[in-house]
Amino acid sequence: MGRPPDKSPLKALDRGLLPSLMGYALRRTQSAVFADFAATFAKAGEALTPGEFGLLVLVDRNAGLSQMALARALGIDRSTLVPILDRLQARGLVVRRPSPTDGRTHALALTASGEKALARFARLVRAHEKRIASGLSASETRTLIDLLEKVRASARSL
Amino acid sequence: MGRPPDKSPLKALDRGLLPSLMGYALRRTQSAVFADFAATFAKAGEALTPGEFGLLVLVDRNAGLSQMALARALGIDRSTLVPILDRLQARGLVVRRPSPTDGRTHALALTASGEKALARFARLVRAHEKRIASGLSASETRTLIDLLEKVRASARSL
DNA sequence: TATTGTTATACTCTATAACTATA
DNA sequence: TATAGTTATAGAGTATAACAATA
Repeated sequence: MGRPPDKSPLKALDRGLLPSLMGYALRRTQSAVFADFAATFAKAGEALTPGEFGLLVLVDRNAGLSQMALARALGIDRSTLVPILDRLQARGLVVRRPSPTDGRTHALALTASGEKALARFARLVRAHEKRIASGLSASETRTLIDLLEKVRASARSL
Repeated sequence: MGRPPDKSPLKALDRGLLPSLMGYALRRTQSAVFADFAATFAKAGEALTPGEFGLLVLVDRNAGLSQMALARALGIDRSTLVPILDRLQARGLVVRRPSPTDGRTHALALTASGEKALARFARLVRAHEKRIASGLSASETRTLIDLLEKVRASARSL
């Protein structure tokens, strides 16, 4: 009844049609790394995305910054930031305080609990980074990051 | 989440708190490469995402495959594939034909117009790939792809 | 007038659960 | 019973446009 399990894999994208497919390699790797990040946090009973981690680090290192400044630093629209901040605030990690100098802006900061959580998160991120780099020597890791930066520089900004 | 822009007056993530930040470099690069892909297509009056391109190549090289097989190859759920295919079909690039052997499945294929479009798209992707690799020597490009594959292998599958 | 944060709205990508038709 | 495709629904990320408060 069951048909034989699909024993012949599909012809993939990575042969024939295109030359280098660096973009494809990048996408696949980034996807696997993202999954590892999520798995690392899930296994520790925590839930956080790489983007949320980046946001928390930015707020931690730039306490008092405005939502506009944060959105700019993250490369997203200010309206996009609102629900993200809402969620992090609902989790008790971040606070929006009134700015003492400008009535239009909020002064963002981590709560005490946010600081503690960030320390835990940073440990998990270090473990994650260590794992994804485990197949590479220290110099290969350095090379990879350098090459990635070169590619980023070549990609047209628009 | 979005990519951090190049220049930021804020203290960034890439100093101090963490060791290598390969995951961060990966995200930023992948984001810039994605933007370059979009810009390349927009400038040519076309609209396509890297994911859509990958799907079209897969269908082209595996004509007659089912939606399940395609979803598996793309690493997405079969329900996620439906609206993506709907859109590509509405654009006249892909067709869902009844399978001759299994009444439950569709045999996917590119239309004639889809084949022509894919040829145009492939030219644009080659131009895009050439641009993002323009800062690298041929051997550096090779090295980068190899290192990315090594990282992908180390990231836990979970 | 210009800027900040918010809301309303609209896409896309992603998933799970349930339905249908077929095997 | 199991599988393929669809639908309904939900959550997250993204954006634009418009609005209120403030500068």
